[in-house]
Amino acid sequence: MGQFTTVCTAIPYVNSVPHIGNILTDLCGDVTARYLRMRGDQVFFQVGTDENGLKIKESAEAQGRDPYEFVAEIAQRFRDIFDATGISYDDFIRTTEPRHVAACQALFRTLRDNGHIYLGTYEGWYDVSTETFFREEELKDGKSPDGNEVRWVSEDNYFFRLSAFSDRVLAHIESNPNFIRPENRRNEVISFIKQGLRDICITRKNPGWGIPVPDQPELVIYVWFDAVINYIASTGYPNPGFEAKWPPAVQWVGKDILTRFHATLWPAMLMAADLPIFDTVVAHGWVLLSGEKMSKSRGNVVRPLELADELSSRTGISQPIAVDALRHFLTATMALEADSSFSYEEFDFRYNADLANDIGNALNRSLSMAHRFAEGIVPASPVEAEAEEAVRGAKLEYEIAMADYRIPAASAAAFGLIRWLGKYTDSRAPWALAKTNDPALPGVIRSMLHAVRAAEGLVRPMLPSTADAIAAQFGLPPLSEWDAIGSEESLPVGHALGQPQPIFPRLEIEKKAAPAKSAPKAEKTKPMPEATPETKPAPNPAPAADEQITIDDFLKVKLRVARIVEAEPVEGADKLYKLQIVVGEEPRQLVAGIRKSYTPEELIGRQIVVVANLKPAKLRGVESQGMLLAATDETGAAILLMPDREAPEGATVR
RNA sequence: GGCGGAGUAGCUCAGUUGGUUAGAGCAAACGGUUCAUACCCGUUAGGUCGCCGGUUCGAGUCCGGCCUCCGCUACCA
Repeated sequence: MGQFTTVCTAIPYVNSVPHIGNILTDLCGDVTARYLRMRGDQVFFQVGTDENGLKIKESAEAQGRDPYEFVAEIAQRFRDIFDATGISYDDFIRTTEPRHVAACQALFRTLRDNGHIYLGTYEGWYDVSTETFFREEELKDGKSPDGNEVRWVSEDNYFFRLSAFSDRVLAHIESNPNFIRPENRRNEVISFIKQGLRDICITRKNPGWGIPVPDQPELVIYVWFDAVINYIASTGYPNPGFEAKWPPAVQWVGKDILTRFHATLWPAMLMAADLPIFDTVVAHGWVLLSGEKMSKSRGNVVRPLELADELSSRTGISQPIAVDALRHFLTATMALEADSSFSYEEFDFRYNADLANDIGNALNRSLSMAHRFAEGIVPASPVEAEAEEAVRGAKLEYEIAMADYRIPAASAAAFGLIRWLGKYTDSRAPWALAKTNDPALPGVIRSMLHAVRAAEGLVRPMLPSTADAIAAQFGLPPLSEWDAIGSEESLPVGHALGQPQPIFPRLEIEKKAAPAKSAPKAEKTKPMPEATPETKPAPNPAPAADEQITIDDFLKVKLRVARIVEAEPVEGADKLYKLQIVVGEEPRQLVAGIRKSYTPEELIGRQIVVVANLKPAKLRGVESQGMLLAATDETGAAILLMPDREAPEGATVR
C-alpha cells in the first residue's frame, strides 16, 4: 500500500434535498478523482454529509421525527444522488458516525492538551439557525446580519486560539501560491486574515444532539469545528495508518465557506494539532438561476435527477447519459473565479451543440465511414501527422489545465479536439478519396478513428458514461489509462469496429419567431436590482425612478433641529462620537463618525439637524437613534449643518 | 470607506513577458458538401478592446485619473 492521492469535498448540510448547485462541489471532486485515477494515482476520494448542529435537531422535532432517523434518511438521499450522478467516491462519511465522533474528540483532546483550546465565558447573541455567535455591534435591528432571530446566552465554553495562528496561516498562504485557488479568492483570504483573526468559541451547551466534548458531556463541539474534521476522520485519524491518505492533494469547496473555514480555521486547527496541511483548496462559484442564487425558499431550484429524467424522456437516452449531459453543462460552463448561470435554454443548447452535433456526430460519422470505406476494421495505414499532433496538443492542454484544477479549460481542450476533427474530415474528404481509390483513404479513416478514440479518453473524467458508450461502439474496452490516450494499442490495427448508434439524439428546439433584437431575453445575466420583492410578472422598470423622488417620498424623512448636550468618544473606535442630544424635549443618543473633524468642546451646546425617524442601528455596539446631517469636504472631513440662527428646540426642517 | 476582481464582436468568453490586418464558440446571413444525428465545412461581424490622459518607435497588454458592475471587509447612519 503506497501513498494515496486524496481528494476531499466539502460536505453538504443535510437540511434539504440537493439542487444542481449543491452537487457542483462533488462533481468537481469527482472529475479530479477520475482524472487522477486515469493518471495512475491511487486515489482516495471522500464525500459525505454534515449532520450535527441544533438546527437539524429542531427540524427533526418540528416534524415529530427522531433526529437519528431524520438525518439517516436525508443522508441516504444525498448518497443516492451522488450515486446516480456518477460521483465515484471511495468514502461517504457522515458526521454522526462513531468514527467521525472519535476523530473529533481525539483532535479536541490534542488541542486541549497542547493549550490551543481554553475555557472561557461566552456572553453574547446567538443565532440558533446558523449556530453563530454575534457581537452586539454586528446585530442589525436586533437580529443577526442575515435577519435571523438571536437570543442572549451566557455560558462557559471552550475557545480555540485562532488568533495565535494568524501569522502562521498567512505565512503559509503567502509562501504557497497554489494553496488557495483561484487567485482572486486567495487575495480575499489574505486581506481577511490581515485584519486579524479572533479566537473562536467552539463549544455549545449540549442540547442532546451533537458531538460531546471529551470529559464534559454537558457541552457539544460547535458544528463547524466538528464538520471540517470529517476530512481527516475519513482517512482513519486518529488510528495508525491514516497518514497513507493524509494530507489531501486537493480540497474542493464552495466560495461561501472558503474564507472563514477552509482557508483559515481548518489550516489553523491542523497546525495546532501538528498535522500536515492539504496542498490546495479550490473554491468554485455558485450556479445561479436567472441571476439569483438557488434556494428552496425562493423556489428556484433545479434538481439534478429531475433534470436528467426530463432530458431522458425528451430524447430517449438512458439516465446515465442524461446525467452526463448535466455533468457536461456544469463542467463546461462553470467558472472557478465567478458564478455561472443555469437556464433550460442554455442547457438544451449545449446539449445539441456540444453533445449531439459535436461529439455524437463525430463518433457516428467516423464509424460509419470506417464501415463504408474500410470494411469496418481499423486500417493499417499510419495515422496522419496532423492527427497525431492534434491529439497530442489537446492532451497536453488538458493536462496543463487539470494541474491547476481548471476543469472548464480541460473540458474545452477535449471538445477542441472534436472540433478539429470536423475540419480535418472535411478537408480530407474521405468520400471523395473513395471515388478515386486514393491510397490516402485508409490513413484518413484511421486518423479519424484515432481522434475519436482519444477524445473518449479525454472526456472520460467529465462524461464517464459517454466515454463508455463510445468504447462500446468501437467494440473496445474503455480507454481508462491516461498514457494510453493517443497510443497505438488503444486502437489496434485490424480491430473490427462495432456499428454506429447515435448516443445523443438531437433535441428539436422550436426556433423562436425573431425576438432576438427587441427583447434581450429578460436580462438573464444581470438582473436589474428590483426594489419590489416577491412576484415580478411584468417588471417594466421605470428607469428614471431612481433619480427622482416625489415630495411624498421626501416628506417621509423627518428632519428636526436638535441640540448636542454631551459628546464622548466611542470606546474602541477612532472615528466615532457618542452624542447625547435633545430633540425638543426628547433625549436621544446618536453615534456619528465626525471625530476627525470636531472636538467634544466644539460640539456641546450646538444646534444641529438630525433625521429623527431613522431606524435605530448599532455602531461599534452603541445604539444610534438617528443621523445628523453634515457635508463632506474634499478631504472627507465632516462639516456640520446648523441653523442659520437659533431655531426653536425640536423645530421641523423641510 | 478599505482591499481585490471585472468591463474585448448580438450572447459566453480567450487574449502569454507591450509589436505586423484583435481571436474562439454560439446565434444570424450567404455559400459549399453529402460520409454523418437537417450534420459538417467555408465566408460574412467592419467590434471607439468602459472613458480620459500619460510612457513608448509602437498598448487591449504598462502608469495615473474617472465611470460602471461584482466579490470580500468594515469604526458608513
